[in-house]
Amino acid sequence: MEYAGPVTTPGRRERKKAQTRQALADAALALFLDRGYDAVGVAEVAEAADVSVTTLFKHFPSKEALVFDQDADLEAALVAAVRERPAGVSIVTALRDHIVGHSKRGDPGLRPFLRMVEETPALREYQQRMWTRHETAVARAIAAETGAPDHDPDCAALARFALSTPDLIARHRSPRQAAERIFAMLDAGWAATHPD
Amino acid sequence: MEYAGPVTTPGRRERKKAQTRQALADAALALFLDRGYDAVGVAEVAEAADVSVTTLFKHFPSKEALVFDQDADLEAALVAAVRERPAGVSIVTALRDHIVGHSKRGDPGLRPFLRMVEETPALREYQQRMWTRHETAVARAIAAETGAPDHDPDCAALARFALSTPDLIARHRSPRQAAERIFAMLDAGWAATHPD
DNA sequence: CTAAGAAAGTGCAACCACTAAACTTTTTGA
DNA sequence: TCAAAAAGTTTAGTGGTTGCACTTTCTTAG
Repeated sequence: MEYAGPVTTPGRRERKKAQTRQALADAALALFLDRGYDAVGVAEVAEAADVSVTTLFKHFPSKEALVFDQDADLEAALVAAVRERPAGVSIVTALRDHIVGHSKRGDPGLRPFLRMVEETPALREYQQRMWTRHETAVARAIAAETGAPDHDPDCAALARFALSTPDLIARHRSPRQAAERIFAMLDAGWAATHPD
Repeated sequence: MEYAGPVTTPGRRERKKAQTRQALADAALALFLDRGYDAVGVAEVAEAADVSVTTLFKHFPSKEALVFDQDADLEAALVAAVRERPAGVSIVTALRDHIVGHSKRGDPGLRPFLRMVEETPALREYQQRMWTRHETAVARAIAAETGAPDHDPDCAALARFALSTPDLIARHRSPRQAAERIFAMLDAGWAATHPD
């Protein structure tokens, strides 16, 4: 028996799978940017990637998901940002830094991508849900950190508010500044009602 | 020419229209409560109201809209709550009172209705959007009251946060108490960053 | 009173995102 | 080499939603 890589074989299969998945995401992005999200049907995307529509939906749960190919470790990163924040940093500040760090990806060339998302209501809503989907996880992390009971309404509210900010600050020029003001408000409110 | 009512005639026609609209809403509610929202198709609702599917969509923009037949003056009421609050009442408090007043409709008999909404994801999302759709209007009202510039991020944030609370407190037993704590947090945050 | 004309309603056909079922092909692991 | 698992395909469908062409009904101006 020869050595076949770390414990579980990566496998030729998984590569193939990732390959078609990537082909789908690439084809979708190209088509969407070229002709607009709403003007392109899933059938065209599937055809461009040379797979059937059914296969497309085995890789992506919805048409919107074709656009946001990330999402995977988003929740884990958020929870980690709260739980493993450096000493002396408040929860609210930790959340702020993590979130503004996300929109800080200054890569030009994805400017048109952002424009498309902002101009397509379906995508904006999906993106917002992408954040708020992790609300309960973040709320739990906050509760654990502060010793509050699970399902504490304040923790849930803070999580919801913090996760709403990406959408709120996106439309603003100078999102950085908007984020700072909004989080300052959250920080003051949280500190006032939750003395450590 | 005989007197035909105030300036614009109500008209037999408008009555007919309102009538079919009501028939649709009633039929929809009955069917949904009986067999579940997802298990009833629009075709059945249309048939129960004895109209065509096309007509149904001339009265309601979507299937979800059949459930929330109100929505009309919601925005106006919100703006009024902010702008015409009694002297000495803060904006945050005014919003809180208006919102908790809304869920205070203790009419028993619509308990099953609320249960249905809570158990149907599509309806929950729609309901939340129903609130947040008025975000900009409320934000403008807040900006006008505080003298802040239009499109001020803080005002938008406060509006968004306040309008998120109905959904946040709905899942909690003792929504009243949850609302009070969450709004206390918002109040402290707003007051700290916006000294009058 | 009557001739537009607007608005309500109808029926049909289609579009689109999405899914279930049954089947073929490929890859894997032993 | 063999059997199971998983990727993929085909087909056919559901369900919400819209466009189009048409009829009916009410309103209103002349």
